[in-house]
Amino acid sequence: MHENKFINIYQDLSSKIRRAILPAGQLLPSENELGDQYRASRETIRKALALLSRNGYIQKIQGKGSVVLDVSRFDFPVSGLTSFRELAEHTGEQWKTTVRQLILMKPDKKLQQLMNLEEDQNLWKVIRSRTVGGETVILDKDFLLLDTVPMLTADICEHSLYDYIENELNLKIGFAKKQITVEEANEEDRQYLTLSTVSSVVVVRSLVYLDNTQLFQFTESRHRADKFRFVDFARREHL
Amino acid sequence: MHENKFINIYQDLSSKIRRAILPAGQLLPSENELGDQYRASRETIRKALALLSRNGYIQKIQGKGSVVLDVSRFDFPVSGLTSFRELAEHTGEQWKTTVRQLILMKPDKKLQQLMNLEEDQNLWKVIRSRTVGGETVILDKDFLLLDTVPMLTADICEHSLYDYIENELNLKIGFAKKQITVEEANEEDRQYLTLSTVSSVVVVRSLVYLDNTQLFQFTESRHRADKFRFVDFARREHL
DNA sequence: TAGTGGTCTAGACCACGTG
DNA sequence: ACGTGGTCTAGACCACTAT
Repeated sequence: MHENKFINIYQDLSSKIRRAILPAGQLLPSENELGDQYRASRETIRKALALLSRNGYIQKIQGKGSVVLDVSRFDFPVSGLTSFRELAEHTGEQWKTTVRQLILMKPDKKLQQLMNLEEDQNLWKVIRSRTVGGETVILDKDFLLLDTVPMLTADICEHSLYDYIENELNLKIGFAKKQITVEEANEEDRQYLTLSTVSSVVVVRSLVYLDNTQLFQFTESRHRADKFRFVDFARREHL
Repeated sequence: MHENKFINIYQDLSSKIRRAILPAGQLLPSENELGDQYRASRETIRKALALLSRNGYIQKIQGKGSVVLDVSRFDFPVSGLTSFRELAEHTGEQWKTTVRQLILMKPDKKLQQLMNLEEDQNLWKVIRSRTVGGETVILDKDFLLLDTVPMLTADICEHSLYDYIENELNLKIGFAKKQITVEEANEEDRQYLTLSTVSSVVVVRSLVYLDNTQLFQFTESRHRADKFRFVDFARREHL
């Protein structure tokens, strides 16, 4: 049970939509009815509905109501800063993470510029590969500020870095800027990834910031191109 | 001037941030101050700030204020259903659109399933290529329901399909489900695109829905892999 | 302690769709 | 005419940050 009313309402409704208790195509109860049901004011209901709308659960139609959308064969969206482990758990596949390197280093020129660092600031460098069905298809290179992450072990990196950062270190991640491109596989890719005939990789580069706007991580996630898939739900902004 | 107060406030503030009148790192005036300045209630200000936050302009910090983020070298996000023409106008580059095919057709099995169609429903099929700097790097294949788009000409397709749909036909686009993958170039790609040594293409497939939840378009946008770039701003959802 | 953002409320008026 | 969602308001209380 969450402390916020509108999030509880969101979770209740979204769960009912996912389990088709509220089937696609049908109208949700009106905002006033929902207000009575959940004993909440209309604005609070509207906050919950806004979340449902943003995440593709409903479409609001003025004068009519909120239509439940078909959310059934919705592949997971990679959007929203979801970590590798959360994705793996979501799909239920058997993944394995291998830590290839874990060292403390000073940033080179490129990283200094990219992350806006002094040349003597220490960084954790973590290289991990992700294996599924005997094939290694993802290579993750992470660079984390020692100032924000004072301690790091191979065990943590193998388990879940984000779990550790959010729940152990109690840091709150705020947002990330991401960029996706396709590139030719390089030396390192050939070393770690199962490439066979595939020669290109999808590279997702992210700058990750904390709640207080401080940059603390740069990640380069390299996916074997044929195993990459990005799913998105996008609303049209009418500004 | 928009009719909605919170959108006006959003546009005013975002423009001031983009022009660095409100420089990155600085705090916005408090919500109460903004309420006085814009003669709006606090909740209205908060709606404007929520928009700024979602679009990467600010980071709100409880007990402190709203920090202006660095939005300077923010490449345009492809998110948000932006059409080719809007992107081209945004970057200011000289693009050229060529209509390769414009026909009426019945859907094949694949399209029937994908778009949930009857086999006798008529579709517009539009194939367009996009050229920049002498190289043709994007191939767009669109399928539109004749029921929703009764008339279509090569001229319209060359100019802007979305302009026509939204402003002439007065249809409102609601949302889209997108999927991005990387594939080997096929016959058609080699026919229309300038591929030289590149052999893979990034394929963006979208199902586009109207405001009233009706599906009306399927689009397959094929990009020469080395010319593709997807930029995203993602917030961490703490539910 | 004072000021900030986060949540919630009750009520008002408007715009839109349906009968 | 009625019910729907869309906007806006004024006010309350809480949680957090600063000092």
